[in-house]
This record gives sequence, C-alpha cells and structure tokens, in this order.
Amino acid sequence: MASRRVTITDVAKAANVHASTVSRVLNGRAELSLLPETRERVIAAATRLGYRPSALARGLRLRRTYTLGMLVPDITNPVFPSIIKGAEGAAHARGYHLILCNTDDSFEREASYLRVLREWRVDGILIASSSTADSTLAELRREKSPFVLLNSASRPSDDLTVVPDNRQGVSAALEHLIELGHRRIGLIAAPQTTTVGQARLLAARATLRRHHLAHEDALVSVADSFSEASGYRAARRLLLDVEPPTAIFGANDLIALGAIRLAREIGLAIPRDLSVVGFNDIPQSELFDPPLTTVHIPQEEMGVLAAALLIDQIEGRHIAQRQLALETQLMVRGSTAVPLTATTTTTAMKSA
Amino acid sequence: MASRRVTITDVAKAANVHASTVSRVLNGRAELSLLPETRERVIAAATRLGYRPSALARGLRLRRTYTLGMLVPDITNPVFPSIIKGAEGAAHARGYHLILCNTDDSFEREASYLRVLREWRVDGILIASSSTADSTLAELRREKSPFVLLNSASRPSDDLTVVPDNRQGVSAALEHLIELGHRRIGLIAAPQTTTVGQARLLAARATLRRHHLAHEDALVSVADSFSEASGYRAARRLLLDVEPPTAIFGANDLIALGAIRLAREIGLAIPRDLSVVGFNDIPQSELFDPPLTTVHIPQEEMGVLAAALLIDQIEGRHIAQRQLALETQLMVRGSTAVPLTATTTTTAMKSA
DNA sequence: GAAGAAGAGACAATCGATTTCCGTGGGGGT
DNA sequence: ACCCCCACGGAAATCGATTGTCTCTTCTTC
Repeated sequence: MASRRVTITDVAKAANVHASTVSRVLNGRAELSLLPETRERVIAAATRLGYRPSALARGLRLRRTYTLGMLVPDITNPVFPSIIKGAEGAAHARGYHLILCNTDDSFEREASYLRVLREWRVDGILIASSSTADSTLAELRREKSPFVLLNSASRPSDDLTVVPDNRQGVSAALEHLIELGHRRIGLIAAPQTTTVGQARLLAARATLRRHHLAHEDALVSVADSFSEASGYRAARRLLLDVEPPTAIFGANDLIALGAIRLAREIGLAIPRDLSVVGFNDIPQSELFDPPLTTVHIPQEEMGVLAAALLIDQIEGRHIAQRQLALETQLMVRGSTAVPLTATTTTTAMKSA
Repeated sequence: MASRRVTITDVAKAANVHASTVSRVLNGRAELSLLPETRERVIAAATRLGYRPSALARGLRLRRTYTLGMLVPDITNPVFPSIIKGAEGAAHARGYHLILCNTDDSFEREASYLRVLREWRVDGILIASSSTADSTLAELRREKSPFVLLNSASRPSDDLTVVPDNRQGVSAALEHLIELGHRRIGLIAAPQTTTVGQARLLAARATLRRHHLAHEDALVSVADSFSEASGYRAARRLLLDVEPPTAIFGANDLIALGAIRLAREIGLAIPRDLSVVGFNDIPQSELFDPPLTTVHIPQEEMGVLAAALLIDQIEGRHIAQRQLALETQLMVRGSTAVPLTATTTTTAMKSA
C-alpha cells in the first residue's frame, strides 16, 4: 500500500545487475568499463521505476550534501528577498540548494539554527545575519566549515565577505544632503551590536567631520532594530528635540521610512521641512510617498557573488579576492530637497 | 588535522558504553531502563565532545527528516516573506525546518525542486507556487506525500488548503468602488494559468454581475505575471482605450502598483482621475503614493496555519477542517475616491 | 596451448545513526 | 533448590547509497 520508495537495489534487481553497477551507470563515472547494453538496461529500469537516489544515503556516504545553509536576520526586510533570490539562483545553477533560516535577530535562534545546519552537514553557510556573535564565527573557523559573511563585514579578518561599500554609499548620501545646503543632519543609526550598524555610523561620522559639520550626540539616534517601527521610535529623539535637524540619514530604508512616518505625523512635509535619505534601495522605493532618495546596493548580485564565493571555497577552487565591497549608487528621488533655511545658512557660511 | 566529526561511537568510547546505549540516553526513550549513573556519564561525554548527531544518518534510519519543503513562486513578491516567516516560525516551534525553493514561476524549476525535495525525503511540502501543474499534484497524491496548498486553491478536491477568502475579499474591494460611484471598473487579472488568478477574476465578474455592471472584455486585461512590471503593461490595454475605466481592481498589489505607475505617466491623478484597489495588503502598503487601498489577508497566519496543518497531517493527527479560507479585510486608504463623474452618473442611475 | 591482459560486474566495507533481539547476573517466589 | 523475571546493556541488522577489490570470462600473443 504505502508504495515503498524505490531504492538502488530495486533498480538493480529490475535490471538484473548489482546495485554497485547501477550506481556507476547513474553517476557516469568512467573508471569502470560497462557494456553499453547493460548501461541502457539500467537506465531503462531506473526511469521505468521512477528511481530517485536518496540524498540522505548519498550524503552520509559522500560526506557532502550539496546543500548550503543561509542565515537571514529578517526575511520581511525587503532587502533580503533579493539577496536570497540571487544566492539561491547561483546555488541552484551550481547544483546546490539552500536551507533558509530566519533568525529574527535573536541569538538563540541563530545558535539553534547553526546547530541544525551542522547536523545536516551542510557544505557551507551564508551568513547575512548581522549580529552574529564573534564566538560563533570563531567556532566556524575552528571547525574549518566554509562560510561567507553577507552584508555584514566582520572586524578585519580573513573571512570571506561580500558587502556593499558602506563608506562610499554613506558619504555619497550625506554629501548629497550637504550639497543641497543641509547643515544640521540627523543620523538614525542601526543597532551598534551589528557590524553593519557600526560601519555605517562610523562612515557617517567621518563624512560629517570631513565637511566640518556637527555630529554631536543630539544629532544621533540609535534604532534598536532595522525595522520601520524602530526607525519611527528613534526619529522621536531627533525630531522632537528643541533644535531638530533639517535632514535625516537612516541606516537603512525601513528606518528612513519610519522617520518619514513620524515626521508626517508631527506635521512636517517631506522633503520641504525635512529631507530623508535611506540605504539599500529596497524594491518599490520609487513608489513611496515621497519616492525615497536612497543608496542603491546591488542586492541580487551580492547574493550571487556570496554563493559563488562559498561554493568556490567548498570546492577548493582558488579565490582571487576574499573580500568584496560592491559599488553603491545614490538614487536621488523625492525625499530630499533644499532646506527651507538654505539661503540664510549658506550666506552665513560664506560670510564666516 | 581536519578535526573529524565526532560520532556516536566516539561518545560511546568516551563514556565506556556501547553506541546503542548512547542513542538510548540521548533520545530519552524509556523503554529500556538505564542506570542514572550511566546516563550521566553518557551525557557528560556527549557535551564534552560537542557531539551533534548526524541528521543524515538518523534520517536514513528513521525514514523521517523533520524537514519541510516550501515552494514559493517569487520570493521578491512582498506577500511571500510574511507567509514564509509564519510557516518557518511554526515549523521551527514544532521541531521542523524549511527548505525554501524559489520556483520563479517556472515549471521546470518547480519540477526540478520537487525532485530535490523528494530526494531529500522531506516529510511534507508546502506549495505556495501558484501555477503548480495538476500532474504534479496528482503525483504527490499518488505517492501519498503530505502537502498543503498555500494561497493557491486547487480545483475542488480533498487536498489540504489554506487560502484567503478570495470571493469575500474581491467583492468587498469592488463593492467599495461601486459605493464610491464607479460604474466602469477595469479588472487587471492575474495569469489564468494560476488558480489564484482564476479565482479572483471569477469572483470579480460575479460581483460585477450581481451589481448589474458591465464586465465586458474591454474592461478586463490579463497580466502575464504577478509583478509590478506586468501590471504596468496590462494597464495599457485598459487606460489607453477610447473609453477607459474610472477605477481599476488589480489582482494583487504589485499589479495595482504597476497600474498606478502607468496612470501617472499618462497624466492621470490618483485617486482623482482613477481609483485603484489591490489585493494582499503587502507590507508598506500605507507608505505608497498614494497609500494603497487593498484587501488585507492574514499573511503570517496563513503560513502558520499551513505549516501546522502539514505537520498535523505528517504526524497523523486528526484534522478537523481540511480547507481553510481565511477572512480578509478591506483596507480603505488613499488610492480610491469618488469618481469625477460621480454626481452625473448616480443621477442617471437614479432616474433610470 | 598456456600465460597474461583486459573487460565486465559482483562482493563487501563503509558512512552514522536507531532498534530489535539477546545475554548475563542477581533477586524473589514457591 | 529451582525457576522465572527484571534490570542493564551489548551485538548486530538496517536504512540506501558509493567505491576499492576480487572474480570470472574472453581474447591476445608467443
């Protein structure tokens, strides 16, 4: 009744050969010569029975699973689907597939998933999870399990890494605001427990310093996650201040959108009263109200490259460059404009 | 050097017992009594060595993998991440995890992935892929592999199914337009090769008929996918017509957004010149320009329920209800309004 | 015609778990 | 004193593949 799965032995019996012969035929290894006729008989039997080798058994024997684990902090953040799509496509093209794990930015879930991935003997791991504990990485290194950090550089190390060029992107965003005439620029940073969060805040501060602009603490608010809700909350501290900024740079698009929502609620028009820039250029960015000015990062490409890098590493190919920082591009859209006070400010600057 | 994985035998040796004993201790089966002292010795050895059982070996032996496959047509469509998140969370809570497969709405990729999932002996499959071939489903049924259709009802059958109540949602959307005074309502349908596409078009036509409104072919345009770009293309046929509709219902939000983009380009103001309603209520819907009026479906819940249903089925629990059609809710936002011609039209209607 | 080579496949070990079936030693019942 | 049973845990089969080795033919070649 419960139509038992057909195994290699079933095929062997049907073709009147030994299981080992079936294996050799199906895997097309040429080391052993086989009669063409036998080969055909086996293939015929296999297709007739609808034989599908068990990946479990093969993985056990081969100690290879052709499977990649992928750790993602929050799949509902619209940057990730594109990245995942890229990674998944590249993996598929090379004969691998992905086990996707949503860590919800929780250490326990991440640890739990990492265990699962190890139990499944995945060949390598793609880590897009931003808050990965150093101890976790240390363990992976120690175990020599291949992994690639995606979108979240680790502190200087030799790990394989694929990130957007945060420095370049952030400074392009801020310089855009500066060129428009903004002088009080607020920063909504991402959690400083994450490397992305740190990198972007660092880059932002450096840019402001380079342009001799204030980057006092009153102008920096740290969001507690990468979400819209948390951008909204973080924006309070900036916009309800006595001397609010005329422009805000959000560490990612969702945070920027949250800031916009709050600004609206307290009666600020975007971009007239407040300019906002985001980061990532999530899909549909140009459809928002207003169309979001943001830093584009090549999301799908990042996924593709990360998967390629990981597989190269797994298969022991030579890796020319271990750290990839991909070019970003500022997309100027409707959420930024000349500040209301622009003329007076610039005049003041000039007279100074 | 290559620190060999620690196996059950290693633990057994370290604890001075037989491998079978280790297995018994670790799986906590009570059928065989063990000395508490032995138990502790084994556990100590296992944790000391950092033993992780091989899911491959266990799966092979048990013929159970505690793994679910999930087929998704396009992960970059913002409905799906929430659904996936729900499914993944529910699965994780029950000790299962997901292998996510992005089919890109391609039959070959879907078939290929289905093969992979079978090779991996997943315990069950979550099918959110909308265009699944009937033959595929037939095969799954024949093989008695558990599966749940998610977001895509099959033709009347006994399959486990979790869908939004398309009929209710669609009619709420259209009746909203009708109440506003719209009489020429254009439909942008989703591909009719998909069950969702069919269900929503059918429901739309029925609603229009019920209200004695025209639903001529000139008012129906079929998009060739569920994407924004294809909504944009499909909208051409409606809006560049001699007698364009005053409102458009898009079979999903992306399609609706595409229609809005085209409308803008040809100089129509939304919602003044054209009202648009979508379906799904994708995240960030209220942030679009204009905020999108759309039919909310409980995305995450759908994922949760589908996973729960699948696991119940796998574990042989009794299933009270095999088909779930979840309630939808119309979210009236900024993309719909009274048509410009409203007064004249309603007057005409009344005098009739 | 015999030795050797080569061709075609069968055999069996192995991967790392789980589980059924036994074996042993001790205690209790009659 | 005999038997039975129970507690404890070892042995071995099994899941379904892959691959190194062995065997058996058949064909060369001198």
